[in-house]
Formats: sequence, structure tokens, C-alpha cells
Amino acid sequence: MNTNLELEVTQLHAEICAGLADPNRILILYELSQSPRNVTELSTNLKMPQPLVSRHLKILRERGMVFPNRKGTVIEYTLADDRLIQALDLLRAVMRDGLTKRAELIEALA
Amino acid sequence: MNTNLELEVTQLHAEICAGLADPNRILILYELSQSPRNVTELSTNLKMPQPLVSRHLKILRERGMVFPNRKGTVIEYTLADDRLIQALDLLRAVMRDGLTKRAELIEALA
DNA sequence: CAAATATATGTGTATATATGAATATATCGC
DNA sequence: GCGATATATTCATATATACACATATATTTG
Repeated sequence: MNTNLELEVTQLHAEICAGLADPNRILILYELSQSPRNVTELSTNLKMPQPLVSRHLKILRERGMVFPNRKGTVIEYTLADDRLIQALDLLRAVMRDGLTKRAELIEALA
Repeated sequence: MNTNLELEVTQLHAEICAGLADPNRILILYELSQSPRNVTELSTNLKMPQPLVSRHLKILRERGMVFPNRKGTVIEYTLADDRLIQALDLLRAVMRDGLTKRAELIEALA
């Protein structure tokens, strides 16, 4: 059962990663890391059509990465876990260093 | 130009995340985090068809997440950056806590 | 209840992704 | 150069993803 369970876990692991694998969702997550926001605020601040924001929020919700909270007229979304931002920051640093290294290689060839 | 450059960066950011967003690639990355491995070793250890391993390695290569090194007959792949594993571990912890919380909620309802 | 506002969903479509099976390419030792 | 082994690619296909546009649902206030 080890193998089968592990595969299941790895599948879930991949689904969380897939939650990060879209530019618009990354923008949403960073925006929420500042403070909770409702859908309209996200749509306005990120200049994204509201239905698109809703759909991405649904994806993040389903993966437990954000959660909704009704505040009167409005639904406020909150980042579920700061470690999501930590992970994004790590990956951004990996990307930056990779690009730097590549640039240095090109430099060295000149 | 700010906006445009930032979008480009976010796009690259998302592509690295997408590199993690597949169970087989997650397995490959964890395997490489133990030590460098050649394609056949990966294929054997992870019980994945060799062409499938090659294809996933290509994806990881293109994103600068692993790099190849010929060692005689064999091509040894190395994890490009340990922070990829750190990020994966963070995300796995997020997942685990999310599942735990959900389980407790279900428990509370019983 | 009706109107107004906030949020979510349906549809169509274009594009990307993952995979098996077969095959191609490359490198080493002779 | 040839045979053997290691790695990569092509093809066909099934499935998932992202998006615009239109529309539906829900909640609050009057």
C-alpha cells in the first residue's frame, strides 16, 4: 500500500504546485499576501476581468490555497498559508539565479 | 515598461512552478536530490518507461531545473538548485496541514 | 419583493500537456 | 566502421487548461 498511497500523495502535491503554475494566480496570491481582498478589488488592482479572477479563485479554493469569507456584500479572500509565498519566493530566486548564470555564460563567450 | 517586464518575469516564474506541477517530475526531482542519476537509473528506480523519463528531463532542463553531464556512456542528471526541494517540501507541508485541518473539521461534525 | 451590486458559472474555442508505442540518434568499445 | 547500449524524438491521441463573452446566482438595501 506504500506505493499506492505515495502516488496519491504525490498527485496531491503536484496539484498544489499546479495551483502556482499560472501567471494570473501568482499575481493573485502575492496580492492576497499583502492583505485579504475581495473579488472586485483583485479584479481592479490586477486589471483582470472579474470572471477570470473568480475562476482562478475557484482553482485556488479547491486546492485549499485561499479561503473565502463573506463580509456583508462582499466575499473576502484570504491566503491560506504564508508558506505558499515562501515557496513562490524560493522559486523566484531560483529563476533569477538561473537567468544570471545564463547571462554570465553568454558574457564569457563574447 | 514596468508592467510589461513584470508580466514577463511572472510568466517565467509560472513556468518554473509548472515544472513542479507533475507527479512524475516531482518524483524525479526528489530522486535527484539524493544524488545525481542517469536516465536509466531514474527509469529503473522510479519504474517509469525510459522515454517518459527523457521527456520529463527535457522539460526540467529547458527550465534550468536540472542539468545533464556526460559520464562516459551515460548522461548523469543533477538537480540544479536545492531550493527546488525546499519549495517542494514547503508545499508538501502546506498540503499536509490542509488535509489535517479538513479531517479535523469532519471529525468535529461527527 | 425589486433593484442594485458582487460573485460565480456555462459555452465555445484555442492551446497545452501527458503518455504509449515505435523509432531515431548518439556514444563507446572493439 | 560495426554492434551494443544509452538517450532522445516522432506520432497519435486523450485529457486538461486558459480565456473571452454572455449569463446566472446570490446578497444587501430600500
